[in-house]
Amino acid sequence: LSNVPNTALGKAAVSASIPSFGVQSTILTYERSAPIYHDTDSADHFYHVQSGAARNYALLDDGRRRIVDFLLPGDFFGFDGRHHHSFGVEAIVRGTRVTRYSRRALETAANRDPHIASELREITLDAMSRSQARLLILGRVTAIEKVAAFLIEMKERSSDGDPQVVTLLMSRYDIADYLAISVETVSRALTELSRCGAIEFAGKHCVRLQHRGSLASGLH
Amino acid sequence: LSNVPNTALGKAAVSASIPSFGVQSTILTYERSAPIYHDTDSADHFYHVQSGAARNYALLDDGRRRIVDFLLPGDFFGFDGRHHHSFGVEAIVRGTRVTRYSRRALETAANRDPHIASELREITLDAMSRSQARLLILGRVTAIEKVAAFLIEMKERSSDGDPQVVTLLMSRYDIADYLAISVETVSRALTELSRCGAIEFAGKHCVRLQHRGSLASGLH
DNA sequence: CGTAGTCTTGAGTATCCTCAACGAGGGTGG
DNA sequence: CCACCCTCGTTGAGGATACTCAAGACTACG
Repeated sequence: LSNVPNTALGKAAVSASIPSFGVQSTILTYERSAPIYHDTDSADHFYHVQSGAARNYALLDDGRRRIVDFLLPGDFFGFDGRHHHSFGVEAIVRGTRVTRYSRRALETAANRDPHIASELREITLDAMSRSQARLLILGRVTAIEKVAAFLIEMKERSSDGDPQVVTLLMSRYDIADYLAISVETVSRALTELSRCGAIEFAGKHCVRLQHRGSLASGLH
Repeated sequence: LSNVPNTALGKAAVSASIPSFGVQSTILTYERSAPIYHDTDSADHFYHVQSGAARNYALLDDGRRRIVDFLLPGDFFGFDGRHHHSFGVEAIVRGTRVTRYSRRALETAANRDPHIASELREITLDAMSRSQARLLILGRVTAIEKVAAFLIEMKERSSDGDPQVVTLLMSRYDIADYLAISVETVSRALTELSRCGAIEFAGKHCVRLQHRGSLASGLH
């Protein structure tokens, strides 16, 4: 039914105690497609991506999967509000490292230290920003526009050196579930963008953005 | 080009000083389609809808409008993160009342009182929740599914008495820009839902939801 | 009562989805 | 080391859906 090809494995955990936020934290390492959390234990923790990447997804009633967010190094996650759908977060690449904080401890720390509280607000605002950006991408009309906007978003969120090259850690299936279009359409859009010179492939997951302007405008 | 039929008028302002959050606040009243704020002055204030309704929209590069959020009584807005697109908030109905707080004053109040800080976090989480919900609606496939999900969302967010009746304060054009589909498609979807008995109209903007289950599942 | 905005419906076209097939990599086990 | 399997990615054909253009009815408001 759904675009969920999984090699699902367990996680390899390495514990540590690092003083950020002045709160106990644990560093965890995950295999490819390993679950980081599920809606069952969502309320307890708060996470920070160190390296690798992860996907935040929701399972719809009919069994389809929707990716709600890609988590890249530097991103925080774990405050997804109250929703009705089943959801979770999985690592995308092998060796994804995540710092985990206790939500309760963080709350009390925030109540003690206004600076931490302010930092928390800032972090939540980042998540809002991502959500808004995604909303506008999904609001685009054609598949080519969506894919082009996606590439630009990923480039802007990545911290790569080359300002034109972006590495897509996720599969085409993930992109499809993120943009709410079919895998085939993602593939066709990328081919089309490549054919007309807007992008250039240096491997299936490495893209050079050629004409940022024409990409942004949707090419038409 | 865009779905922006406007009667645009100025605002009728009534000032007051109400102690909520322990912070100076102003109550403002707006005409239909009157701007509440624009991206130029976004960073200064923080708002709370008292009555009526408003739309948070973004203008895309090509001139199209996307509605990013509907603001209903009880909703807070004004923390929309940093984005690149031009955006703003307008009242939808005549006489929409909004409480406005100074962002800076609120920040200092939060730094002084952990309880206020906590409350602020809660409010931001609500906004996140709305954003997430919208994301899943947009991720739906068919127009009928989107419209049905929209009706349910509006019902759940409204505080109306009758648990089956929902009043749509916004125009079909607004709904179209919210769901990223054309006005005609919105109209056709509503007609179809009505035809097959999932909803019943008691006026163009007043809908009775008949079979919540079949609505949620998208009818197919 | 007229006008501007709103809502609905129709016809034709473009886009995307589904089903299907095939090729390319990566990992595992013989 | 090679064969195999599984996932991933791409491409094609046909059908379903939504968009655009167009016209007409309804509504609110001055």
